[in-house]
Amino acid sequence: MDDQLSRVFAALADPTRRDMVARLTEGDATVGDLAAPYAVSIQAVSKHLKVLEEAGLVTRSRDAQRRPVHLEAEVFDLMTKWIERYRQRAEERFQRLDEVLAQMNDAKDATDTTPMEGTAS
Amino acid sequence: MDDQLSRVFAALADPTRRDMVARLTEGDATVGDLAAPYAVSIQAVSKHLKVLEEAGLVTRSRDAQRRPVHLEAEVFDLMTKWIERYRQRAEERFQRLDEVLAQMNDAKDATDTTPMEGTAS
DNA sequence: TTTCTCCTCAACCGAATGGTTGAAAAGAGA
DNA sequence: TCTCTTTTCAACCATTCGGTTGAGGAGAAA
Repeated sequence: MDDQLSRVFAALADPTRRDMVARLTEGDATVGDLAAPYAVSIQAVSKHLKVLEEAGLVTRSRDAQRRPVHLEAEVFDLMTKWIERYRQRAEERFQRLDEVLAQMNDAKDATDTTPMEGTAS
Repeated sequence: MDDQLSRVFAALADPTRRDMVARLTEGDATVGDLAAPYAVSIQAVSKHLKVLEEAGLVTRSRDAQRRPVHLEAEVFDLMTKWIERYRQRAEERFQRLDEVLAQMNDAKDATDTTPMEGTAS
């Protein structure tokens, strides 16, 4: 796992980390704040934050001993771009498939009016 | 990792699997077809496909010994929904922050015309 | 039936992941 | 200074992950 897109997807594959991101949309928070709702040690939360930081999803500043965590929403665009690109491609293909099926139906309708006896499957 | 959203993110965290998904937008393919471009064993590719299947990203049918793989693009919506929900929230917050900053600026501009001496921070 | 092709299952391996506990760095405050 | 709070670092552990090789199942084809 070397590229950023992989790191972002991997970071969000964990429910705890997704919840942290969700909560950070409401505003910056300290490690302690973020850790409070979870039944894990603060060290574990610190590790999760490191993963989010390495993915570029959050940044941390400094306030005395505290390390406020800030969400970097721009990284979401990376994912959205990837997803939309291929979703679009897939949908275009379905579109073409629909057209082919429609054409096949038209052709069938046309022959239905002048059925070729003895050649039906 | 139990919920589908986690499985989808985890599945796409691997570059090889993302590439497979990308190629499947061009049309269904067999395991052998999919494996061809990669420098790994076919068994490894088979494992990747299992991960994609368990995430609901692909389905497999049957054609003699072959197992054609088909992309299920609807699952993309799961991710897009999650991402857009929180991106929107984050953007709304930035919006509010911008407004607050603008207001502060307005207030500052107003007081600048009638400066309050001795009370400046 | 025997053989060949396509694919999966099973067992194994090294590296990474998500958790723990204990120690310590960095500051604020007594 | 000593203490308290916040956070990270280090070492460890169990589990998962991505890969391997070897065996075998399911069909087509000889």
